[in-house]
Amino acid sequence: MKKAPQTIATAKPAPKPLARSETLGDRIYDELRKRLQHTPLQPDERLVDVEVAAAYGTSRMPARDALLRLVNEGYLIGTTRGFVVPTLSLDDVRDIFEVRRLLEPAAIASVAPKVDAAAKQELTLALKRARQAAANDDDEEMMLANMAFRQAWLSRVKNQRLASTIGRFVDHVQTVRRLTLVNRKTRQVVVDGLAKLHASLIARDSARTFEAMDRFMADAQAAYFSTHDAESGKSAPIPNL
Amino acid sequence: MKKAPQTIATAKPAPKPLARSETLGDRIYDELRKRLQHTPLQPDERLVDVEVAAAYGTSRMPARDALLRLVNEGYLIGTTRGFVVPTLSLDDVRDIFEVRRLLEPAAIASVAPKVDAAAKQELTLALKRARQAAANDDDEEMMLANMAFRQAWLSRVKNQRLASTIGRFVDHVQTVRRLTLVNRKTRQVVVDGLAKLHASLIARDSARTFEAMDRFMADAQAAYFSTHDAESGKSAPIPNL
DNA sequence: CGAAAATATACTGTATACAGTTTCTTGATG
DNA sequence: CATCAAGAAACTGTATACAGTATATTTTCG
Repeated sequence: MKKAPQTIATAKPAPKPLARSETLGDRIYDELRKRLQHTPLQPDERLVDVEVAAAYGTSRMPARDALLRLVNEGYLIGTTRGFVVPTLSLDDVRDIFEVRRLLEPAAIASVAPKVDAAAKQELTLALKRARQAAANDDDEEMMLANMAFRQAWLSRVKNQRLASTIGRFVDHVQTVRRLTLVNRKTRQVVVDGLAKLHASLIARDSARTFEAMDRFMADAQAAYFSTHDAESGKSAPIPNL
Repeated sequence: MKKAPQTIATAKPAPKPLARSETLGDRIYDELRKRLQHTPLQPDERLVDVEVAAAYGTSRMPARDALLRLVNEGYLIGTTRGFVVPTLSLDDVRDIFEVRRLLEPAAIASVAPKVDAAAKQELTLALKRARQAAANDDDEEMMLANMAFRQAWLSRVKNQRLASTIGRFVDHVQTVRRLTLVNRKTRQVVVDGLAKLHASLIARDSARTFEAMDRFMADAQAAYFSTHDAESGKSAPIPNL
């Protein structure tokens, strides 16, 4: 569209323009995403740009930017009447699990050799929380422990593109995951999976960690589809609650 | 932010608002992305919202939406002085190849059992083009044939999320890929790879297709890093040309 | 003539206003 | 009392205007 001036004769070492600093839209995006990760919207709840704007004390524009970005990343869908949380069909969930299963074993295996004291502590704490939560039948705490464990290894994946891709897909099924953790048997599957991952990570054994995650994902997926089938005969879309 | 009216008593079956139809921003985004896929920007070339807007006969806003979306997806980066193409470091390229290598073998293997006459024709034609291009030392045509071949199978991957993730990562290295195809030996590697993929796809052999793609990716990656090292001793960022 | 300061320019980010469209509400009509 | 039509309301999409900031240019001074 536009050529930079580019003084041909002088061949300057590129006066590179600075990357933009954080805008209002970015800030709103960050906070909104965190909020959606923590407490998802009800299926009948709507996000409206003018209200988001008011909440952050800005005009509609930055709010709109943030909302459109969330739409672009699959956290929301835009309708003529506001922004709502997408409703995932069974096939959608299957698709997401499929991608995750391709990425996560390799990703977590890549951090195994680099598990240090700090990582070990985080992982151990998260596992402990999960065990406790399972003992108390506390699904909310279970979910938090699960997230903490994942955060502990995912934040140490060196390949940022890999890490953020995984993070996004996890977020998309996180809401439906919550549903599966209500089931006691599922909670046990999760605790077992985390325990095996924990052990192999502490041992810094990449191959075993890969294997453990692959199994974990398969079990989690199976658990999800079985509990869903059991819960109700409907094979209709799952409300993303 | 806002509760839907939700007449509690009546329990209506959800009056669901319609999904938004295509906006000007969407249209600009589509065309701009296609253009970037086909002919990437020079490293010193800038996209400026007001000019994009003028080119499409709209105001700055839709152009801005499109540009920000491209930034969000990694096609561009926003600076204080316009939107430019990102400069990929060697590590960036490595990261992208790593993710692709996790996804593409599984993805292409998933289409193998479903290769029909139309698919066969597309794949065969693309392979033919690639052979011809290799014979003529035509790197531009080589790249196009390579894209056509990929398009032939990628468009048949049922898991849309998987397909679009792959597509995005491919686009990001496409520009640097062009660089490697200048080398004659690399072109031969590509033709060989495509030929093997073609054979196993036509045979509808998933396992062999998976294997062929895994090898292909490894070879391509190796070829890239070797030609790059050879081309110039600099380990500095590669201009995304 | 060269370097530093002052000014101008060219962008993006934000705000506000308006237009278009879909949903909701109300009222009329059988 | 139900159904349909007309109007109002509630959104998003787009346009325009203004503000802020980084870069480019000019000017000033040694």
